[in-house]
Amino acid sequence: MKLKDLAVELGLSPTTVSRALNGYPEVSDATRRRVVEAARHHEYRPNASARRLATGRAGAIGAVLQTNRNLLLDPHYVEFIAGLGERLADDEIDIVLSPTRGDDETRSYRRIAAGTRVDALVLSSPLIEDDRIPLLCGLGMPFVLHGRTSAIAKHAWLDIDNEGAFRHATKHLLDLGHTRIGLINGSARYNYAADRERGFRAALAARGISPEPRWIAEGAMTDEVGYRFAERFLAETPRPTALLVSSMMMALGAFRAMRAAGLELGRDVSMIAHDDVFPFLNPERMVPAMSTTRSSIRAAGTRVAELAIELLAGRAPESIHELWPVDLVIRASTGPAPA
Amino acid sequence: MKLKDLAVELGLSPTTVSRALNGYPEVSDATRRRVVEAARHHEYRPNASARRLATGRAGAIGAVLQTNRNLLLDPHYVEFIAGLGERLADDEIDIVLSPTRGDDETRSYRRIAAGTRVDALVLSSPLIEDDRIPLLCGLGMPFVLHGRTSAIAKHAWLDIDNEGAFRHATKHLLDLGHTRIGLINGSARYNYAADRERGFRAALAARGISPEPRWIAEGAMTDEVGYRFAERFLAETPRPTALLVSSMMMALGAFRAMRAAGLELGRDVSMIAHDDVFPFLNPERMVPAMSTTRSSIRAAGTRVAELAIELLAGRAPESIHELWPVDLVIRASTGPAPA
DNA sequence: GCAAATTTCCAAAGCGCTTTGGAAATTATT
DNA sequence: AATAATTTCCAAAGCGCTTTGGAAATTTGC
Repeated sequence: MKLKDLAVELGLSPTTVSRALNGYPEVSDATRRRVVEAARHHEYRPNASARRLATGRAGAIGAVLQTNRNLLLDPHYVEFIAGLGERLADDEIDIVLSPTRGDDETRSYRRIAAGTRVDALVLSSPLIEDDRIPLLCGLGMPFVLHGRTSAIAKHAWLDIDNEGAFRHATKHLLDLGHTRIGLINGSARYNYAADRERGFRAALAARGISPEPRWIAEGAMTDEVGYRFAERFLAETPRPTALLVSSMMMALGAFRAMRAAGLELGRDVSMIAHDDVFPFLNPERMVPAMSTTRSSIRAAGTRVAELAIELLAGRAPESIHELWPVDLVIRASTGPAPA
Repeated sequence: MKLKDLAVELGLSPTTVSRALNGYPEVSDATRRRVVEAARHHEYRPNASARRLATGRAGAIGAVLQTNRNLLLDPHYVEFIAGLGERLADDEIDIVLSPTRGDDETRSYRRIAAGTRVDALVLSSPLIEDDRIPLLCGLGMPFVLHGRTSAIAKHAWLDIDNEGAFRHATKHLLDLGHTRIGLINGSARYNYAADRERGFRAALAARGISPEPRWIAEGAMTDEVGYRFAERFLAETPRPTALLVSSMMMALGAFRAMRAAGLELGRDVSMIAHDDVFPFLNPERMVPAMSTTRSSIRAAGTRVAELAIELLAGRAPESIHELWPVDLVIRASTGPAPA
């Protein structure tokens, strides 16, 4: 069933049917209802390719998948994509995934920009200096960045206030009397990790405390890495009395390390973890409930999708800069520093 | 730069240019070279939407992403997608991802089938009874399944011989004198896990050994789950002298559990793990090197892409049934059963 | 009641490509 | 040399939709 068939059946022109279906004003309400009803009855779905050709839009936004960086392994990325999908589905916009080996990432982006398969790209997890941004700016390919880099002025981005989040969290621990605080962070080449460390250091500096370099660690945000760093930190004397952790996955590992060391979370050692709000991981339900800096990464994905749509509608990329505040949620994993 | 411009510049018709570029025989070699050269020089890339409209092909294959089953978290899935991408990129076929909440999976598939955005779907990790298969068959949407289910006759699939792999692995352990063998398997609702358990049981039965139910465990294929099961198994007396493990991730966890229990891999306890050949995880380089049943899941993805392309070229789905044998690679993690 | 403004609809021209059905040019056959 | 077979190319018709530029029908203003 195509548009023309529908028009014939209704005794209308394809023009009118198209307009009725796409919400244009040049059609009476009565006719529109009739058309919409007939379309539903016949389960009419416009041909995506035809529409795309006619509108000059690919109807898709792209995401590059670095298969040997194994980004998709990262629950953060998956949640983000899920968020994107929630918004894009409403507008029938596809997510097209371009798996790429790390070695030809630049070529991949060039190929995507040269082609006409996607209208825009979504980038995430930017490095502190990220080559992709100047590359895409140069190629004139619209994109929205989830995160920030050093060059933030010219393109669209949405980020959470990582620096503020970790500053507040650190300040809270200081207020509880902790002075020996460890930081288990994501990989240092990522901008968000740098921001978090900056927040951590700023809060300490405000109290005149200089951080202990051995208690600042960075690595992949996995359970295992969290375990190993926490194990190492807690084996020292004196050990840190509080831990600031960059992901819930790492926090789980750190928690295991505490139990292995016979330490009680919230009493012997306090912990605040960053919570990206995974559906399968609820800090509230943990025992003890985990104190967190909270910001839904899925919600960020949804908003990035919205921004990408606005970008394609003509909004200037320079006007798209969103910095989301991060909640600090205090639960049972934080307590006063032991004497 | 569009086809027509290129044709004008070359003093040829769009027809000829199109044919030259798409490898049709009705054009002389000299002309073809000229056209190809000009296309490269101008970095001509055909408009994807126009081509799709003209050919009636969406030029994309779809994959549904169950966002709360968290399939993408699974490195297996990621490797598989990467494999798909390697093949599909050659034919400029996109991978479109449809993130879906688990509760409306059926609706998602219906929507995809009704639309014209993808030519075929790729499914993976089928359950033993998987609703998606009859659904898609009924909807007439072509698909290739990575794995098998009970109803294998009517659709295209590619699977590895999980049953044979675990039968051989078990037999090898038996040959080494092991009689107390534990199985740490993937989640029982998946068909591959059932196949592996079947192979395990068959090999034991062939020697008149009945498996110890407490030493058969199943769960998510993660490091942590592997750790927990192995820890539990090894705490028993007598403990198993060998472990058969469904993924390298789990094997890493199991390995940690062994060390934690003061046991030496390859001497006190033997282990064979299934290796899907991840780029970031080389069993050969482990200490001791891990014995594995090996089958590249990325290669499977590439082949599934190839099969999907053949399916779209008209090959009958009933003719597309591939069962890949699995290598058994013996390394240092397997040794004779301790006395 | 008539002209002007507004509403409602349509014919036709694309969007950029592929593909059918020849025609022209070249080569092979008698 | 004339005809047949083959090679090489092209004009034009789609693919299914959107959108421009009116035209016809209706409503409004005086």
